[in-house]
Amino acid sequence: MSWNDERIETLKTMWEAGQTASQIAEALGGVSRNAVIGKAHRLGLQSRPSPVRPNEPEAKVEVVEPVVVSPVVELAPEPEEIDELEEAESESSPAPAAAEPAARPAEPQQILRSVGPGGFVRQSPGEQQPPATPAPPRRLVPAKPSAEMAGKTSLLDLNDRICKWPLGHPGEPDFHFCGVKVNPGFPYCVEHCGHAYQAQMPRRDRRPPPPLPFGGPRVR
DNA sequence: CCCTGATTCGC
DNA sequence: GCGAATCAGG
Repeated sequence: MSWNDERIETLKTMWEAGQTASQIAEALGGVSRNAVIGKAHRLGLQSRPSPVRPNEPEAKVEVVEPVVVSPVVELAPEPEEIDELEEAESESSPAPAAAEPAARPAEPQQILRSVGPGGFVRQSPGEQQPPATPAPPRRLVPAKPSAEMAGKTSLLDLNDRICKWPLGHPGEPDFHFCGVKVNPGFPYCVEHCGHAYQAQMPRRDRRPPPPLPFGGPRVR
């Protein structure tokens, strides 16, 4: 297996989306987790929260500015801090059910879940809840809220400020990116952050084969 | 044990 | 450049 453009593209996208190296390797097929990690590093992709931290002396940063982005979107925390949230959460706090305190920016969880072909978010059996905001059966619209449907956002159009959420499959004629202004600090717009950062399923429940927000690599 | 990502180093 | 082996934390 070699790293052609398409596979690299998939790697980049998934890596940035927070998928684990294992997931990426599995999705790509023909490569090991190590291969993915190695490649990611060679590509200069920035490392994500690693279990093994070189422990870098860091000047303290306190930009605790509660930015109001959207009532619907729960922001993901900085990678640095998501570590201990798991345990603290699994213990208490059952299910907020209906009367949820609107938001708890204090302990969000950053992770991913699969997104179905239509863009709907799959739920694992244990966590099925009615959507906080009654979502219409198909609220997904081509994610092209703004201006042009005609001018697709190509790979070349990508920059720090526009949403890199891929639409369609890499290599396909109409493959393009969302292109909407990003949710500051994230690679995606507010809407797609909502898709990209969600509660992680227990690893046990991970379905290896099916989903991939990116359409996954096509098998040849 | 399982998982994770990081690093090394022979190829 | 590649990735298995190894390391090391959770």
